[in-house]
Amino acid sequence: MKPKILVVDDEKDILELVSYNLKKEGFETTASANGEDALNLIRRDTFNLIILDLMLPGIQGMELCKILKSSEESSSIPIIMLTAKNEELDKVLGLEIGADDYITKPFSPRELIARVKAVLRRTQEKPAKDRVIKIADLEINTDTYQVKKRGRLIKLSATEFKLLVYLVQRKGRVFNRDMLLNGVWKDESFVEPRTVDVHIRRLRAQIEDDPSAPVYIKTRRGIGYCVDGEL
Amino acid sequence: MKPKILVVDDEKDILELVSYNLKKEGFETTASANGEDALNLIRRDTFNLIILDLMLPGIQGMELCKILKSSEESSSIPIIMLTAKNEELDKVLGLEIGADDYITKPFSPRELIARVKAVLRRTQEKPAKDRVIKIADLEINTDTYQVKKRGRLIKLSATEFKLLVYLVQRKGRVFNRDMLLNGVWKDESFVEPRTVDVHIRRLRAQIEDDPSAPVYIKTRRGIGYCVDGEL
DNA sequence: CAATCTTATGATTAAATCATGAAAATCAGG
DNA sequence: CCTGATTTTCATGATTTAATCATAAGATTG
Repeated sequence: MKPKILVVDDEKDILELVSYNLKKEGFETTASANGEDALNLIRRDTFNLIILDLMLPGIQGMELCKILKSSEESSSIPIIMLTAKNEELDKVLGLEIGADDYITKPFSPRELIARVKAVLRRTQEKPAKDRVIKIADLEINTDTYQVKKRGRLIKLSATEFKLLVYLVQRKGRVFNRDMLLNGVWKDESFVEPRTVDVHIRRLRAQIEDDPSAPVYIKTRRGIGYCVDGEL
Repeated sequence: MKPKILVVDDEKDILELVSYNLKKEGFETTASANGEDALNLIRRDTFNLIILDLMLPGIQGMELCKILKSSEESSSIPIIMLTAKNEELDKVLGLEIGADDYITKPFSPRELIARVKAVLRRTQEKPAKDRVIKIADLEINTDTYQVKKRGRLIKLSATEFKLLVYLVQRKGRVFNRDMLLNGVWKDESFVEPRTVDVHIRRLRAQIEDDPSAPVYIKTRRGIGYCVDGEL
């Protein structure tokens, strides 16, 4: 019962690199160099996961992702986007259009495998990933990037939003600053761990009734931050 | 407990720069100026990570990487490649031959540290089952940093928690104070061995029913402390 | 059953960590 | 290329936690 993974990329090197590493890990892979072929393959076969380059000729990766996510039969197939490092905006977009995760090029095989496994684990455990997360008085919409508190809209910056979603989706677990930088900031930047404090503060200032007695984001002194698992 | 890192580079400056920064972050480093020495060191000692210059005289870095990755006993050691900026193609190659990440020269110390930590975190991530440790009436969750005793939550400080986890994960073994300082306090902190007593006491006060007749953490007079192997 | 260890305890001091305000750097859109 | 917004860094003060020390209590040994 090897999971079947479709890899879509126009660069032959990347295609091979990805396929090689996935096979080595025991996955079954199919390769496609463009979006049209990919669509046909998906119609004919069922895949457990699709790894998709954002920048494809013809049907753009983004377009393909949208098509797949909007169609009933394919919307449940998880998608990992591959993006070039400086397509910064696309990162957000990649998730907005429904991708389940993304990896920035160049990437290490280990990161690739780790993310593939993580996504497969997530999607196999929970049938559908919630687009709207509700926690206490908060309502977080990962489609529209909006956060509402008791119905009132809260405006968060991109980083604040990602940080909040990251913590909420993993509520209960405590993360130290390095872990958060790794998870939320990814490998794009090398930021001082202390910077996390500032974002936590800004987040609290906006979502907490009383930032000095936070309900959502707790400080675990000497360890890091977490969203209470009880919420 | 300190991760051991082998740094291989023929440029003395780089070697020192890297070693210095790693040590400052609490890593233990060994330096090697060429591939042959590196191989010998790896055979004799076990490293948690290898930082490898792509361009080495003698055994090329790439070659060394391939050798290490193809051998059973060394293939699990993660490798970070150092590459000159314009060896663009080699980046991909570096990963193809099994490296786990790479850093382009010149690099900032911060980037170095961030990548080293990221790779170590990825490779040392414990499987999910080990994240909750159960011992007698205690339930220790290393994700949430929570300890429960017969279902009731116990609030431990960061040091207390680490000390408990350290002992429990090695139950049966007796540690003297210096060993505990080394293992739990990690970085080269200059702490009085007697300080351990105080932490043991505080830990007992919270997890033992009767701290004067401890069940979990036993005192081995003249030797040190241990968690009973029978639990 | 002292004498002499070693460990436990309580109180005090020291240190590490976090929150905060503000400035500098960076980014995105016009 | 400018402008406002966001992000990052830095410095400082508050707070919690940790480290130390003095002393009490408890073992061990001859």
